Amino acid sequence: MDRYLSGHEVDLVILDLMLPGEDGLSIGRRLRQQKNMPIIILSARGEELDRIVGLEMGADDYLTKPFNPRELLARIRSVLRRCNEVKQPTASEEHILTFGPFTLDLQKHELSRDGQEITLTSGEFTLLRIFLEHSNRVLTRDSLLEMTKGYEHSPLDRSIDVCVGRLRRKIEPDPTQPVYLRTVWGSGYIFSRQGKA
Amino acid sequence: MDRYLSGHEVDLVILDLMLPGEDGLSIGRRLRQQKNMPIIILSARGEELDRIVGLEMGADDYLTKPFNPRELLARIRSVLRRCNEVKQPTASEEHILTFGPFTLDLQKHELSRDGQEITLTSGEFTLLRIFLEHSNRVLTRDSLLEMTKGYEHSPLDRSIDVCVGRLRRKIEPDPTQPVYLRTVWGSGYIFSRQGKA
DNA sequence: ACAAGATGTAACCAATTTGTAACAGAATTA
DNA sequence: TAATTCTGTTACAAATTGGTTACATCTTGT
Repeated sequence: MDRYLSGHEVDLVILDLMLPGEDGLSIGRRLRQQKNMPIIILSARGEELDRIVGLEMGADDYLTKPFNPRELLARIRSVLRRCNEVKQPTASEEHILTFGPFTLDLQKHELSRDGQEITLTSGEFTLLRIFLEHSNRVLTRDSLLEMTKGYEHSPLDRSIDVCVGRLRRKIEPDPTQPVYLRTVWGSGYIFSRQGKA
Repeated sequence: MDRYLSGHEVDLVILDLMLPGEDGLSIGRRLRQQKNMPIIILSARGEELDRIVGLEMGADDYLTKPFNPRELLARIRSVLRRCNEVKQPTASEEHILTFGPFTLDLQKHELSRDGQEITLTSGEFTLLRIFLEHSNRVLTRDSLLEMTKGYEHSPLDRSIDVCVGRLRRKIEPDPTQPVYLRTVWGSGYIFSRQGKA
C-alpha cells in the first residue's frame, strides 16, 4: 500500500477498519502524520467508542455500515472542500493572474489554459506579466523596452513587435485578429483581460 | 444572531436544527457562504435525508440527538483542526517530506525510495530540502546560494548548477528529462513534488 | 489612389544560458 | 598523517533564446 501511495496522486483515503492486515487505526495515524492525507473511516461496528477513537486519531469523518451511498458522497465532498482550502491557502492571492480562459502563475512562471500548460520563454513570460500588470492602458514600445530590459530607446528596434507577435501566437484564438493583445496604431499596444472584439 | 456574530470572534458554530426562528438550514447556508464558518449540525431527527441535506449544504459535520458528549468534543476537535490548518498550514513540525516515490527524513538526513536508502552528501541534502520546502516556485541561483551558504552573488558561480546536476542523477528517472527538478530557462530552477512531464 | 511610414512575421544566427566531465583544493575520516 | 570523500572551479559542448534583418502588409494623410 505504501508503494502504491508513493507512486500515485491520491486525494483522499477511505479506510475500512474491518479489512485484514495492519491495524486500520495505525495505518490511518501514519497517513495523517506523514502525508496529512484526508481520511474517512468506514466501520461495521457502530459503537460509539470506536467512532470516537477514529476521530481522535485524526480522521476527518466516520461512517458506519450499512450506509447510504449518497451520504458517503456528501461526506467526501465536504472533506475535500476543506482539504483543498488547506492545499492552496494562497491560491487566491497576488501571484496568480487570469485573463480570458488563461491563468498565469507568477511563482511557477507558468501559463495554463484549462489546466493545460502553455510553455513560455522567459522573454514572453516577462512581457505577458507586464501587460497583465498594466492592462487596459496603452503601453508604448519605449516603456515596454524600459520595463523588460531597462533599455534606452533605439528608434529602429523592432524586438518588442516580434515578441508581441510570438506571444499572440500562443494566447490569441486568431493571431490575425487579436482580442487580448491589440495594437494601437501609432502608439503601442494595449492588453485587455476580458478580450475585446 | 447576526449582530452577535459581527461583533465577536467565533471559531465554530453548532447549529441546532430544532430551534425556533429562521430555518436552521438557511442560516447555515448563509454562514458558510458569507463567512466560510465551520459548522456542526445537531438534530433530533436521525433520518438520513436530513443528514444528507445538511452535509450538502456545506456543514462540516452532523450529529443526532441523543449524542455522547465525548463524541461531540472529538468532532469539534476534528473540524477545528482542519480549520486551523487553513490559517497556519506550516505550524506543525513535519520532519518527513515526500515527493514522487521518495521520502526525505529531515531528522535522519536520509533519502529513501521504496524503503531503500539513497545516500546524499550534505550539500545535496541541503539543496533538496530547500527545494522541497519551496516547491512549485521558481528559485533563482541567487536565492539558492543565499539559502544554502549565505553567499553573496558572484556572477560566474556555477556551483548550484553542478549540485543540481548531481542531485538529478540521484532522483530523476532520466536526468536528461527532469520531472522533479526542472530548469526554468533564464530564471533558475523549480521543484514539483508530483513530477511533471 | 499614392506615397510614406508603421506594423506583422518568417528566418537566420550570434549571444547567452545551461549541462556536465574533469580536476584539484578542502574537508572529513580512519 | 594518509586515505577518502566532498564540492567548487574551469572548460567546453549543447541547447535555447530573442534580436536583427528583410520583406509583405496595413494605415494614414495628401
